[in-house]
Amino acid sequence: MLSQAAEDYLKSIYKLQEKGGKVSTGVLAEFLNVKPASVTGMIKKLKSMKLIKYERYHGVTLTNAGKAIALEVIRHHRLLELYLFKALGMPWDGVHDEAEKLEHVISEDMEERMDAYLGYPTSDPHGSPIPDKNGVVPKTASIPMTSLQDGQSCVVAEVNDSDSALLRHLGSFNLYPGTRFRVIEVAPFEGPFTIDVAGQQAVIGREVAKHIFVDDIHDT
Amino acid sequence: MLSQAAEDYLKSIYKLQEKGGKVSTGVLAEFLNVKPASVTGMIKKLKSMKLIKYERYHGVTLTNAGKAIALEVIRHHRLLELYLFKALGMPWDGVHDEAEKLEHVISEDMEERMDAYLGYPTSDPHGSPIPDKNGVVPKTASIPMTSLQDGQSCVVAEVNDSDSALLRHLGSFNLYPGTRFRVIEVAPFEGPFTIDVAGQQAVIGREVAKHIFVDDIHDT
DNA sequence: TGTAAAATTTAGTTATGCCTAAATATTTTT
DNA sequence: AAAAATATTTAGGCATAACTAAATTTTACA
Ligand SMILES: [Mn+2]
Ligand SMILES: [Mn+2]
Ligand SMILES: [Mn+2]
Ligand SMILES: [Mn+2]
Repeated sequence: MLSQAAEDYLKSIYKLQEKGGKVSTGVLAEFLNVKPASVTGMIKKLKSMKLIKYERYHGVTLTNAGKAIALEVIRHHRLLELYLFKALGMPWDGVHDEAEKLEHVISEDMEERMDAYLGYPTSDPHGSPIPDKNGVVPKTASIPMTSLQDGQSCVVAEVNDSDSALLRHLGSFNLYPGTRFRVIEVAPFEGPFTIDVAGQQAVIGREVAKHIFVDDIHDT
Repeated sequence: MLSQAAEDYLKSIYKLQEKGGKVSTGVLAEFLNVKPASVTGMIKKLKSMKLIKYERYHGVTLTNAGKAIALEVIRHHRLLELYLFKALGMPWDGVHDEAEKLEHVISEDMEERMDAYLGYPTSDPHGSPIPDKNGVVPKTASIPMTSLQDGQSCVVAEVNDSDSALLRHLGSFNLYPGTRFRVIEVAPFEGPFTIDVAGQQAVIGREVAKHIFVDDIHDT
């Protein structure tokens, strides 16, 4: 059995790799909140297990075996988030931390039971896709809210799940995945977005908007 | 935060202490499946944390602080077993292993949510009492099945939870907590018990009977 | 193209929690 | 009460996974 630490490394490499190909030691260290020297150590272990490809000073990428494990952990995480949300009524800003710990210890049987209970869902409470049993990730085609223009209407597709204060903030405007809103005004010089959510006006700063991804855009 | 290993030591000391006061290094080692030398090491750590009382060569007992942690872990374990059983439909012979891992990882919030979902239960699927939030253990007054006589009728109160093959065996006779049965015959010379469970006859060996505890005994 | 800055790796340390083998204390037996 | 058997502790190691400080490699830029 792989250690929790190793699983978290693989999961993190997967996520970082999505955005930019090879993953450097420094970026991974930053992401995992450890020192670069520690990352070098774990990288060697993962390489010896053939879970990553690695050349000194040149970053890492997952092998197929490593990717399969990463996706399994991500599947656990997202199923758990949705399960805790739906079955135990946990708030959407609380499920991430709980899932972060549980993801490494649940059995395949428990995974399957949650999946069945939830009706084989394809996304978690923050809109992130849940990989299926075979590691196939449902396609999502959302764009960053920051690229929206005045007058456009759209649906929240996905939000960053790891900052619970941000999630509470979004919750206060009812900005959950599936919620439609319309851009009233984008303030100039990289300014905030004024939006309309179900008749209520809200002002969303750039920094917040960066963590929101949207879908189904219409000009109005 | 206490390590998982330390939590398991405290839980084990609590359980062994229930039966026989002071807990010796060897008994604890046997129970935890580690070597006595490892136990000595952990004992020193737990003593330095003031969670146990200890004198070299003379065994350990829990302090109040240690007992509180032990009961908290046991509460997690038993709530989890019942939750997995009721909410996810896991078989009663599967919940122990799952709970053994989850017990160290769940938050107080999750504990409370499971407790509420289950309606503040007082016993787990194997009949063991669930300590309440304040560490108060519901009183149970069951006696070992091995002390039953011919013709006595009783109700299953509690069974040993950690041997899943044994649990499957008991399940095949419908011997769950709450099930009433009647002793038809106790074979002489420490022989097996022939019992009647809801009209069906079953033969239960001594070794199995040792792990069954009963209640509400009537002579018939 | 050489040097300075930045990133990464190596070397050496720490803490946890397990192990085996040897030493020591306790308990039982004679 | 001493010797033998049993239980426990100490001593020394190993694996994991972090850290700091120093050395090395890459990259950026003058
Ligand atoms: Mn998450
Ligand atoms: Mn994790
Ligand atoms: Mn159990
Ligand atoms: Mn445990």
